[in-house]
Amino acid sequence: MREVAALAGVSLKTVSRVINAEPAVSETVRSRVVGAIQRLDYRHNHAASSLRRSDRKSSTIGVLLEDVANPFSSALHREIEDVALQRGVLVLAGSSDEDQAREQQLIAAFTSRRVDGLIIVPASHDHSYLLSERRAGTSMVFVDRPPAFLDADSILTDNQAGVRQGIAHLIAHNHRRIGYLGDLMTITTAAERCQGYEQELASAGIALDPQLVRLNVHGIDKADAATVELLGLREPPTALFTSQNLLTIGASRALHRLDLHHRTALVGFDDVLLADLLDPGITVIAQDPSTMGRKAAEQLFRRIDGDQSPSVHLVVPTRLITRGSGEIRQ
Amino acid sequence: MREVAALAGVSLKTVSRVINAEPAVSETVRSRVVGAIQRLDYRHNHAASSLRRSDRKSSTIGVLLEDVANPFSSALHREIEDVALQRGVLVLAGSSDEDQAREQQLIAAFTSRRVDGLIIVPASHDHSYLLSERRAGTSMVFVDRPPAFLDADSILTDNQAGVRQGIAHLIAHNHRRIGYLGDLMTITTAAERCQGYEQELASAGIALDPQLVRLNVHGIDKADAATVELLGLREPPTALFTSQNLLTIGASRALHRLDLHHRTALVGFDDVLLADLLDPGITVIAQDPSTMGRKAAEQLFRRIDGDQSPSVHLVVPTRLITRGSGEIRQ
DNA sequence: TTATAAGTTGATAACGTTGTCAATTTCGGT
DNA sequence: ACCGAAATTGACAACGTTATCAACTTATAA
Repeated sequence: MREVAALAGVSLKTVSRVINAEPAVSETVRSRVVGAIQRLDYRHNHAASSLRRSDRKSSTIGVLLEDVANPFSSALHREIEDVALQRGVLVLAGSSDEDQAREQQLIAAFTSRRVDGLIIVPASHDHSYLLSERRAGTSMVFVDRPPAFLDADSILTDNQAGVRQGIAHLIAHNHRRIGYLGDLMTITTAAERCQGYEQELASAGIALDPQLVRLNVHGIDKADAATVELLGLREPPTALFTSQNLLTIGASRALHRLDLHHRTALVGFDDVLLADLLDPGITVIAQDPSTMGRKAAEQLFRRIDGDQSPSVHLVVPTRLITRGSGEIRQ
Repeated sequence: MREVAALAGVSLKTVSRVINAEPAVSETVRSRVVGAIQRLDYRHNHAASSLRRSDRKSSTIGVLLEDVANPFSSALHREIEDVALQRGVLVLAGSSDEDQAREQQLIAAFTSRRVDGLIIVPASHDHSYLLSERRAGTSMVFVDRPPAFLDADSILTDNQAGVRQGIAHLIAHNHRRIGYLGDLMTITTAAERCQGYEQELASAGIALDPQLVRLNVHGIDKADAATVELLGLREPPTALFTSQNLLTIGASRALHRLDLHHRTALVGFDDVLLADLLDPGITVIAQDPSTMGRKAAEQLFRRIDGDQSPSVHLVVPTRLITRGSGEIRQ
């Protein structure tokens, strides 16, 4: 910048003014500075700038996801990116892999880079480590899972209601032995979904058979194996509810291999690409990650812009999409 | 940091030394400083630090993808993140949406934040705008598509060979009328794949019927519509080759709806989740985005660490995965 | 005991930028 | 030609940190 100023024959401050498009600069000088910038191909240092500026904004936000490669996470991510880019804000993304240590490591890395805000799909269950960060003025919005020991905005899915709708759907098709595949119980949503399962069975007056419930099943392969186990029981379930997208895929894979996909009903939580083309198509309780991402980003920027109102807790509804697998009658 | 120094009764520099784990600091003082840091919950300012440090590293890289929500892109992204995080490097991710302007906007935003390096899946065809950035010392690696008017490392898929293998596979199953769905011809890989199609037909002595070739088909819905058109021809194709993952999904959707999925052969480029469970399973030419991402990130960090050797151009092979749809005989 | 080396610590400047405020130039009205 | 106001420009300090180098303390050897 010093060189640009010298070449244009002006002061540092004037170059700064041109770069920041401040009004008080004559057209003559402006074009001279612009020329110098191009000749020297000067590159503005955003970090130095935000260090000195009074707003102290980095125009960067941090997004902590479960796994950037998971379809649900990446749909969230994309929507957040679009809202952010409209404001010239960049997105630092990271995957927690449901690991609390990795979550904290990533968040610490985000905050030491002075992100203006955080969008968090938390893996941990105590976010008091973020209190000082909040006090320091970093805005944050939780998505998919609520904050614990911390008051912050959240955008959640109505997990219990969603699962109950799915289970009710199976019950309406005469199923009484409904197997359940649950993700790691450390994941808040997994616990909530499991409760939904129990509640809906209870309200239908169906006794819960613990044999039919497999919890802490994580990832496609584990789901595949658990499904094989369930269907190998002396009294196997006539229907399955899989409570996460990868579990749905794993269960579906097992059902197909066992050639039971036309006999065992299946409803999954969270939609999956291509689910409509399978035979039968997979009936799902669809979440709406795009809406969640957009709402989360919009709320975050409202906070960044200074909104101090009490925490907002938004619940995004789910939607039952019937495609065949959930309509197999007992 | 000033406050920490005051509370611990030491100088700024000593606090800095503790934070950077420099050896020359006594255990007494160190623990006093650590205590002060915790009491004041001091947060290190990475931006200010890298501004002053001699290595001038931001420990951040920029990754430009086609769309963070596309499975191929997000698999790349995830692998890059893992390599980066091992080194304490964070990833700024962005989606170009095949839009040159958006690509340049994002890259400019990355570089003004002084990323240490860039991993680029380019949408544009002239990367000379990056020359000055290179000169300024930013490392860069191109993935999936080569740089143009710029000498830089690249990690590519052998598109032509992959497509030729797929087309040869269809020809081996007696197909002569093979429809082709190509993505936007502005995308380098789309053009290469199309050439592979033409070459393999030529080398098998099959005349190319322009009616069977639909180019510039982008996204699931367009692919669906194009497939319907192709199969509505007076002499429809007996097999289809779809040259991108979303196109494969769109075509598959159309085939199922038309109930032609057991009669019309289909081979797709790039693998798709659940493709194994369809009936028939979708035969694909699989790329290996994880390997590409890992190699790209490793090469980038080699450059960041000072490797000045001539540009490396790595080609990652494809793999034919037969699942049924490509083995339908004519 | 002293000289010397090794280990600690701190004062100051600097990184690239912008906020503050004062200085200078330009312009409209007399 | 001159005044005052408005527009333009610049000098300097500061943002939070680390590099440099000098000063101090302690340990070691003669």
